[in-house]
Amino acid sequence: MTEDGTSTGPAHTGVTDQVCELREVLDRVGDKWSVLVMALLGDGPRRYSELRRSIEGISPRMLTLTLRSLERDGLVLRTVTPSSPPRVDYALTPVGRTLSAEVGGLIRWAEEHRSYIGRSRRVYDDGGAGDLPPV
Amino acid sequence: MTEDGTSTGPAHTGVTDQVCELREVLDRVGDKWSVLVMALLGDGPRRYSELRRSIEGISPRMLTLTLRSLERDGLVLRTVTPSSPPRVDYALTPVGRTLSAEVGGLIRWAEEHRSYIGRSRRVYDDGGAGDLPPV
DNA sequence: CGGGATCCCCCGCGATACTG
DNA sequence: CAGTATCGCGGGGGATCCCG
Repeated sequence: MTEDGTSTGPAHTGVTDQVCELREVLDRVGDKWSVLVMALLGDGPRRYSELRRSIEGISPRMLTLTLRSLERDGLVLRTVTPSSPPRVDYALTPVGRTLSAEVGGLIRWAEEHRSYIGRSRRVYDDGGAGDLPPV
Repeated sequence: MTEDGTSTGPAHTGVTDQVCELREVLDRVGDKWSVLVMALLGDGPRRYSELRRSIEGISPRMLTLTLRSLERDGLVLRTVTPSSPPRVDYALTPVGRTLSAEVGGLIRWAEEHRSYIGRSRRVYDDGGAGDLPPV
């Protein structure tokens, strides 16, 4: 698939072509709140106010924007119940769940390698003069 | 692990706790160029100027910043060869490859669901008045 | 060739106030 | 309760110039 055929890893099926598509997912998933919202919805449907209180730190504006964006992409389903106190529930769609699962892989990677990254940063920030500090 | 024990999906081992760690990975991977650089390096080591020409659109500033950041996290190895024309090679570290592989999962997800997302957006943007448009 | 320094612009995001 | 409208900032990232 690659131009030179140098198969050195599993993460390059077409390089720049796929990266273009990847950008969309990363933009989708890389913003500040989307993943957090999806993680919460992974435990089941939630109301707007539940999400708002659970996340604590998110502004109503950003919560709405995030939910709208996820709904637009077909990852979250919005259900309005027009009662005397209006009620709106949000839930992951099946496709939303598959993305959530995929992101789960990244979570596990983060757990596994967070200490490695932490160590790397310490070494790097230490100046680079002593690249073999005592444990 | 979850507070209520509602095991509804694979993507929530501790919800908010993990999301915190995930943020680091998403910040790492979510910026504009990191993944692209890693994808290129997935085909083998490259020189600075090779990367710069391959990516086309990246400024020297951003390429350097991206590479430095990846190097700091121990994901990319920088090798300086002090010759008459100075030469610097960059390559993925073993851990860098594992992240690259993990991201590969997202790429595949993107390929599989890009049309779904596209359709969802069309329907959503169409107004929401007719939510059952003819195929 | 491989970068650092500097300037500037854009927009993601937060805070606040108001509405159906 | 579930949002919408407006304002403002901070920083990510582009362009450009220069240096070892």
